[in-house]
Amino acid sequence: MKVAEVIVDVPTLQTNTPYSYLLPADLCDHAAPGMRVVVPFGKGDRLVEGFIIKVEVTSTAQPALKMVSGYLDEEPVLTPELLKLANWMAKTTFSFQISCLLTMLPNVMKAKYQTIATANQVLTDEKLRSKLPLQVPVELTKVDFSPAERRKIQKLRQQGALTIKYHVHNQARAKLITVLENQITDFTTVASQLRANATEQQKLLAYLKQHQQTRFVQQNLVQTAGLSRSAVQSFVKRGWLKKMMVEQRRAPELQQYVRDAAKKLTSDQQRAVTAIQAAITAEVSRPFLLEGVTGSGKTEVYLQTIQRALELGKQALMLVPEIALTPQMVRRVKQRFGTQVAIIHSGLANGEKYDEWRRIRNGAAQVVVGARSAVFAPLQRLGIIILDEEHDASYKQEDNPRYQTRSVAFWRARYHHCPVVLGSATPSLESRARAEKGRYQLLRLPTRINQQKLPQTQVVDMTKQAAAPTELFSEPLLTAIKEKLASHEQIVLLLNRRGFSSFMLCRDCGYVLQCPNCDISLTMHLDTKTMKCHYCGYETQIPKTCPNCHSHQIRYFGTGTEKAVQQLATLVPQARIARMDVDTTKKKGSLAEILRKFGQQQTDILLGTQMIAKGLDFPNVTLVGVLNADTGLELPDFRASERTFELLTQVAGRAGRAEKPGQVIIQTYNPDHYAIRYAQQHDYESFFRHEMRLRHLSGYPPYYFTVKLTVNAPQAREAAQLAFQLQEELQAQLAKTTILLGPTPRPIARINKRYYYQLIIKYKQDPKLHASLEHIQQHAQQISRTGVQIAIDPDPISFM
DNA sequence: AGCACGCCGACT
DNA sequence: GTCGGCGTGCTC
Repeated sequence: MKVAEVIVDVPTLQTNTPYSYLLPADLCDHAAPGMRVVVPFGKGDRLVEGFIIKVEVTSTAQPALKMVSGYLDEEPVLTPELLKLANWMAKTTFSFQISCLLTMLPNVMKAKYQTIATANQVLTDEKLRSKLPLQVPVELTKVDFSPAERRKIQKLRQQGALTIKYHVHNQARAKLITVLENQITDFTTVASQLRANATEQQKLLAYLKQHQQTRFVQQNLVQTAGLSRSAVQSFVKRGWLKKMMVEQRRAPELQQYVRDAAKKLTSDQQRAVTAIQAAITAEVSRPFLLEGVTGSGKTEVYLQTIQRALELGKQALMLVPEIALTPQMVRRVKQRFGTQVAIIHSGLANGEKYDEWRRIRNGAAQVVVGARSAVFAPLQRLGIIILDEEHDASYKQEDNPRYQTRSVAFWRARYHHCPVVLGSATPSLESRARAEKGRYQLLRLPTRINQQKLPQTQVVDMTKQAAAPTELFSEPLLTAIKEKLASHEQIVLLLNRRGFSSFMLCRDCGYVLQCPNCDISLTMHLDTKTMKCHYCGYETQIPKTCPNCHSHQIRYFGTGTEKAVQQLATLVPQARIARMDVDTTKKKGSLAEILRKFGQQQTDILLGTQMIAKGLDFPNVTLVGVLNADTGLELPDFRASERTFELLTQVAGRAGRAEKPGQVIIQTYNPDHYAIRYAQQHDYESFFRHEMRLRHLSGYPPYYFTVKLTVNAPQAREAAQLAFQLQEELQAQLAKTTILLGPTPRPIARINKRYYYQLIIKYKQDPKLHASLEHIQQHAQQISRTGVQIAIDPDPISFM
């Protein structure tokens, strides 16, 4: 007798444990850990998706176990490694095992559920009868039922008046196309067997004879070549064509990539490549920190180390922030490694993602490039893991399971005995500090390739541009823009705020239009002609009069990308300007289109939010302007300076990447701020020292580890009460050296009609912390029915 | 999550 | 009596 241990798709703490199921005799040999199954669960034996994590043979008669009702996969979708990883992740991120297992797979592999009720007899209750007519299957989730009605339905089910059927749908399907294989060897014999009036069949035969290949896609024959479907059918019937279903990739390689050989390395690059290659060969899980200024050729280092892994028959995983996954980046990798590359990014449709994933799973892809979730790519012979832009905030998942990609990468590297390379021009303080301590091996690329200098950077003090404080473009910046336009060079402008105006103010009564669901002002968007909330998505008409006092004296303040583009267009009417932000790149393919036009110099100026700071590599860009360097500095977060320094350095790096020298102009109201000063001087090292001193003084990471606890509830008082209660409990349990901050309301205290309070735990070492947090997790489960939620976020990316 | 059970006040 | 609301407990 074989028994499977199954983790079921019921995300609660009580069910966060394996359940045992009997395996049906006919499918016994088939079952293996990592396969998805359908199992009956709970009182009504409703069907849920589950993952087999173990298969055991037992001779002893088990207490009445239920039976696995079906398989969703032919082969295991998760490897033993990933099953283990899920377990570790669940523990360290305080999330459910099932959530971890499901995040490792493409979205389509989460099953869809359906509950269908059919009335077996005419129901007596009038209302219920209209909703559930006799013998008509009704999907219960699609119809509104009151709690009382739901209860009645259950009762009727027990009485047999009504049948309930559960369905689990596997959405993951390979796309199949019909392919016809030519079986004809002797065309003349076949021709003789065709009747003279079978013109369509004769056409088909002629076509087959004319085309040398043996396999034809049916759709091509019928639609492109204009042959008749019935003629094809007759051929299949007579055995001249063999029909078969073939899996097809949904995002086929449309572009042919010209293979590109390894480039010659600088001595610094060579040193880095040698060190990393040695670790790959020696199969040691050593972490490297590759600190290289923008344009120093980190990518070439990645490519050549990947090359070594491939030569040794191993595989490579390269992670990049989503916004750095530009067509340019993809091209470079594909030019080097061709069709053995799989790319996973958010631009792919679900089906396309699934196909890419399967290419990895079945071993067709040896190199995987992708954003955060690609860290779970089912590669089985990892030789190297690369995290480009390792400091990037998007590596931390912001909802459950709140994993840090970097930590997952290290876990996998230990499992595979392979090195991890963290690359950045501005490493996170955590990583840089570890390199200092010797826990990571530091590799430096201090100069740009081709001896190109880092761009000249000028800081413009906006407080001294007093003429009109609302003016967005200072004199020096405007002059530089005009110069570059005149010499047909391109410009990148950063304004880290989208929309047209960031708030509406009534000058008569002082009213500011706010989101009804959140404690934040609404942003005006001119392209949609609405006021939008950037937190919950609420939208409303732009008011013509003050909603409070009906005065006409309403004004809009704060400048976003939309307004900046408009102003710029009047200042330099000859320029062709493109805006790049969330609003203009939401549509599939629109980002690629904006970049393509800019690359072909059909636009002169690219103005956008922080998404323009990463990965763009256009040789003709010689000027980068930062319209307002202060937006990030104002945030109440301990990482505000680090984020600002990063952003300025990254965006400055877009200028002067080829022969022409670059120029950077930073406009700010805080010209003496150290983050801005050091960014101006391209001095990461000094910034690092300065910021480390501050972190040391105030006790923040990397000197302390942190956990963020967030409580939210529909009522502010409930949230506050619980937050204070948690604070007291933790105070009593935790070590004396552990510091608790708060509880405080979140900087934006209300989002989507819920109030948020948070509590920060700072610790160096606290053996009791994990148990305390597990206890809080249990408590959270118990109170979840009352609508109060607790989120535990280990190593939060921000305190906001 | 979803289902059942038990307890309790309210109502034809 | 029993209907409907609500809190609690269990799911191989």
